[in-house]
Amino acid sequence: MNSRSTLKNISEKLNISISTVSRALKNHPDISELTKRKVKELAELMEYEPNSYAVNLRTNISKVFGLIVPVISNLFYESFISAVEEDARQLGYTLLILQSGDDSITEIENLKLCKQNRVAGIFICIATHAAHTETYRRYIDAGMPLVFFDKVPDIDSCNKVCPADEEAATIAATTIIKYNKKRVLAIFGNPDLSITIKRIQAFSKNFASDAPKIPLVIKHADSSEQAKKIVLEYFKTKKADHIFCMSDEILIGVMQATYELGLKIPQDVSILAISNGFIPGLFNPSITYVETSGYKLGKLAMKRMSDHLNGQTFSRVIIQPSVLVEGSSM
Amino acid sequence: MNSRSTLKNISEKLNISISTVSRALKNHPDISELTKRKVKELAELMEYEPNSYAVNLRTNISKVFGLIVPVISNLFYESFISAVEEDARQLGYTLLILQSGDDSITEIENLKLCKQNRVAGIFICIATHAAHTETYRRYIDAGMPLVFFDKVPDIDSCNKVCPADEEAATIAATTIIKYNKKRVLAIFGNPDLSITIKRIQAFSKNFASDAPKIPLVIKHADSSEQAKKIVLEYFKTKKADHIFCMSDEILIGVMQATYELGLKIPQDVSILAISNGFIPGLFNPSITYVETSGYKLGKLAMKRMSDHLNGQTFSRVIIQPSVLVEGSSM
DNA sequence: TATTTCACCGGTAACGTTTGCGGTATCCTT
DNA sequence: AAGGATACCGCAAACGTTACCGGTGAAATA
Repeated sequence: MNSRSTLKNISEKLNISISTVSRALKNHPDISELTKRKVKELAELMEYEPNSYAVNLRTNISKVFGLIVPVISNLFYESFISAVEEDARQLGYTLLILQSGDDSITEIENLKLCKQNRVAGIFICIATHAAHTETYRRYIDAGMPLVFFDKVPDIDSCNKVCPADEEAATIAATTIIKYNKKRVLAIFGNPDLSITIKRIQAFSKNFASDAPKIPLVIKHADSSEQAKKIVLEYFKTKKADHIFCMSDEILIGVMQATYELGLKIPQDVSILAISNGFIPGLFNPSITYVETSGYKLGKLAMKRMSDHLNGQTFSRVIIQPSVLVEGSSM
Repeated sequence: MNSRSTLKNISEKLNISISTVSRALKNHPDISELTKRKVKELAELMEYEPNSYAVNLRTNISKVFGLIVPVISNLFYESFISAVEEDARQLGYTLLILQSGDDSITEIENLKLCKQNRVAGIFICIATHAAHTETYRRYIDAGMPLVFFDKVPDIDSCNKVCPADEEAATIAATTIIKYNKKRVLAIFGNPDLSITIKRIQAFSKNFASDAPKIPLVIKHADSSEQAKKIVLEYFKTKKADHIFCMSDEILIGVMQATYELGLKIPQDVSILAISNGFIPGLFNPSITYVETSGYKLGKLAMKRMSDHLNGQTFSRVIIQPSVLVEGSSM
């Protein structure tokens, strides 16, 4: 786009200096109303839009946030992004969105891209097997406002905004116990993730203390297909009266399995999930779930970011509380 | 982030000129291997990343695409974005993602933001009631590579990448007719959208010619809730042996209604949808649908964009063919 | 020895913008 | 009438990069 409308261009047409044009457009008190009017009119006519590259280079103030996520096409991240975009717009920022494909190399490349683009700050959900602790540290130490969300690294002094992993698992466990379930099959995600570990721990701990006699079978699934397979396999030999699903992905696979097995919910088996909130409502009966809202998390993350930008540069860990949303699957 | 690592900085530490540093980092043949090595090592050490604002200002070559979408949090757009991001990364581009909230004012603001950021091109899905024909024209005439997708304006000479709206509706209609359905309830989206109009026309036309005796009831729904209500209302007095759903949103509402009415699928009522492909698979039985893939559309849009950037600046309309994906709902 | 070739490197202008500082009229004060 | 205050505007430097146009020494050629 050969944007031939610059301050220089306007100034020449009006026979005034570049600085005057610049100031006129910014309503600087030094400029007369007459000049301001003329400048603004011409600028409008010429469809002038300030070159943000030049502005940024000069002022060193970027109005762009970087946002790195394993995949965009995911209900949770999608709603997170949506929330952040809304608030960013309010503050006059735009979003540079990058997906790492859950790959740790790409993740680093993305961080570099953010640095090249001199973003004002970065929101990042780290990849499954990424633990570039030193890399993250360097960015933080260099003064880059960094807000980790959802999947966060094991660094103490950094900004983290997370769903209440333990709490969610605790709510789930107590709910299941309350409903008096006797044979529980619990399917969690990737066992390497700290989020998985935390949830398993809290989940198990609750069962151990409140219902020590209940046999707890814990499995791991990386995808819907795996989750489905696990249930099908399990029901070949044993029965469960409850299936717990750590994520939407798992829930979907589990539901497919119940279809195949012809299980009635909640009569034959009850189900409870941890979810963003969209998927559970699609089923019949609707699935009871512990909500971990991407949208709400996005709002929190943005809050933390702007606080950081406003000088509260100390690190903080913010936990978004979980809440049980009752469906009819228990 | 006070990135104090610039070409100047490196050059001073090495007692060579800025130009030499610049060239060394770019493997310019004029620079000796020794110098190159020293420069690269120091650059690595200082974590040098070129300031893209300066680069862009100087070269006038932007490596950013703008992407405007009504909402991010939507299965179709989300997969579209995902596809575009993948390809953009390959080409060394990043994405500036903006959502208009389906609001025509915000849409214009977003276009301005793209212009300010001197993006290399814009992907845009216009808002429902936005018909800024003149505005779009101005951008095109100014030489901005513009690729409209999904919801496109009524302009002749511009790049459009769309799902095959008519074809999808035609496939849907012929399938329904083939299954010998006698009382069809068809629920479409917002009647103001050209996409809706086109689909209704093709759908009706097929019924008129191939099955003129079949009564066709056409309704409109803007949301899942409305779709659900429509079905519930309709079944109070009449019966249908088939429900057609123009979108995922409508499908979801319709399924809720079938739950509530206790309708067996496909025995009591058969269902067919036009969909991105994720939602239909969640139900039991899985829903037969005509696929309009956001992901594939994204790939096509990116193809068109890069062709445009490579000189094929003539306008083109690209239609992504539809394909029937058989579930068990017919 | 004089001249050409070649390998390397530096100076400089430009991209579009912002901003501190200084300048010139004009008007008001005494 | 001389001085100062006021209103308005321009100059120039700087942000970090790139690329054109040179220039310098040393080696190769004549």
